[in-house]
Amino acid sequence: MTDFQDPKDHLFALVQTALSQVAPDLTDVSFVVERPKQAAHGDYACNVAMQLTRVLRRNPRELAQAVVAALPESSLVVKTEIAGAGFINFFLTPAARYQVVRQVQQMGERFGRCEYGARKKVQVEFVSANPTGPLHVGHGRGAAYGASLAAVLDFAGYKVQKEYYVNDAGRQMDILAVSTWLRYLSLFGIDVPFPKNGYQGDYVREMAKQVKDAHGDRYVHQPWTVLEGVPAADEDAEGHLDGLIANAKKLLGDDWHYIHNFALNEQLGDGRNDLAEFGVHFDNWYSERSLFDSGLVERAIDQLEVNGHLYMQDGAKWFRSTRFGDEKDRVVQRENGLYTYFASDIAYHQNKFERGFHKVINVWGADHHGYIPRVKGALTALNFDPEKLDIALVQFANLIRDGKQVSMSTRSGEFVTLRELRGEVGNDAARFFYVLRKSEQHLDFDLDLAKSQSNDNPVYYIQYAHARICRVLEEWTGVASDFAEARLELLGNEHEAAILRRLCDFSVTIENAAREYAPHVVAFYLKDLAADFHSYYNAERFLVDDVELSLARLALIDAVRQTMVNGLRLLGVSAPDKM
RNA sequence: CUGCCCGUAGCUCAACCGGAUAGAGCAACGGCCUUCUAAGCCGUAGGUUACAGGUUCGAUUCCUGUCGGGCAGGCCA
Repeated sequence: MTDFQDPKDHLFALVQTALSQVAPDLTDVSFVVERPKQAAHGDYACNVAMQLTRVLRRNPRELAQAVVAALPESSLVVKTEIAGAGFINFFLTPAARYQVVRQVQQMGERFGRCEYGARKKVQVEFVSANPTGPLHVGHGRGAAYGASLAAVLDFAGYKVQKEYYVNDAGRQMDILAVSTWLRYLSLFGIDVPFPKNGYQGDYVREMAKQVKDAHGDRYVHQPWTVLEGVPAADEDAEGHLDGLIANAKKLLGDDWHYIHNFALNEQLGDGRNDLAEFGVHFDNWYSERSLFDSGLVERAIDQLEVNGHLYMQDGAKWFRSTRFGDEKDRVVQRENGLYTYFASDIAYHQNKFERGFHKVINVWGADHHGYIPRVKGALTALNFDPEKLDIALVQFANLIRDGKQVSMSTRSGEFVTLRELRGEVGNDAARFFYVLRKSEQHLDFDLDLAKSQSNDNPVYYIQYAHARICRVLEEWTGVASDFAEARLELLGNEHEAAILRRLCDFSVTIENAAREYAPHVVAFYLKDLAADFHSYYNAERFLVDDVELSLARLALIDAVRQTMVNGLRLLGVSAPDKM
């Protein structure tokens, strides 16, 4: 069985060998072998001569001559030429060009996998939305990006763990619980004015109704007790809310935990289902509360204390993050003795690092960027290498309806949920739209455009190519095993050459996507591959009288089909047989 | 005020850790279905890569500055 080697890697090795002869003393010359933009410049080009020029101060074309002269013989290379400023252009044999089809045939759904990640453990933490209401379209982008990124990293040879950090310990959860309780009270005609900064959504009323159905009037208390000692809402809105929470805890006792946990589990379960339907799955759900229960928060803060990075001021305990480049120091324990969110986050990241990942990747909304220095600072203070933490910032998705931006706030209840979006445009379009641009680019999600099932939607373009291939193969009377006999040397026209090149670039694309944390390059690759195919489809017929030629072409488009399946799977998009 | 991200065709975006003549889609114009799916293809037109410097053999890419847009800067999460 032939062992396939990527021509690019092969050429790289050839050049390295030649380089060791031309400049034996130079060990760290960086150069690349890559696809030239123009086919006339060969199958691959190498810039090694220009790189050498920098060090040796010699004419690049002369250096290129020397490198070419020192190149070992290769059965894959037909000829080399020196062009432009000193590029070495390689022209491959037909066999070298079409071997990729054999590779696809043998690898099947594993085609495109590479060893770039060397089985190193990485963690991707994403979404991690507060379980205080339905996921909205902003979360959707993080979900689609994180899931695709994780899939790409896995395909590139990493061992990937996908994690969701559950913020189940904070004030936001208390607000949700008290909101649910107030709606519950109103079901009994007990009218406590609902605070503006409570959770307004209908799902809160839903939960209230469920509590009533299950437990009747068990949690009913009179309005004056609910409001006792609570600051007026119009004077101190936050204090008002905190007062309501305090009274709820006092009046309900242990029952408070029931309502709190009920609301938490309802929302968490809802989010989990929503994400699962979206094709987004997690390996681990990590509870913030467990950090407190197990003493990890205390331990992390103690460790910082021992390492001499904390001090007291105004009754609060501060972390001296300015020592690590943060713009100001941060409170980890408040005057009232409660730990801040930052404190549990320190413990969480300490725990992540202790789990032994080569890389820890956090997918965050871009509005959290100011948070990076303090987290990295805390890791440094705990004697970890902050370089192991990568933050992938994802810009928010603006929602556009009727040409106007829709405001999105969970509390206002006016958001469009991820579930609604999926229902309107479908999972495939949603997943694809979300990753179609670089994560750090703003995304205007035009609902009207996405909803209109027009041909503007690029996902159809790719799926259509796949469906067309399936249709052709359906018409064909042979079986897949026949492809092994295909005479691929018959593939010679420019469309076929373009597709062979494209197929060969798939693994490089995966590598780039993994290195840059950029699943969008896979999306663009698939668009290009689909374009190559559609063009071919219109120029040639596959089911022709010449049986040999027909078989070769079918083998080629079957390889395209497989590559599309593999690529679409990374993006969480289906590959339908017919449309 | 300070920090981070962004600025590429009329619009929405690409451009492989710096490479040769910066590419697609939409919109505009002109063609292609008696054939394996026209949700497709072919062609025309569209650019001082915001601006000014710098580094380099070579800059959309790296650095500095200016302008413009977005987002952050809590003992909230």
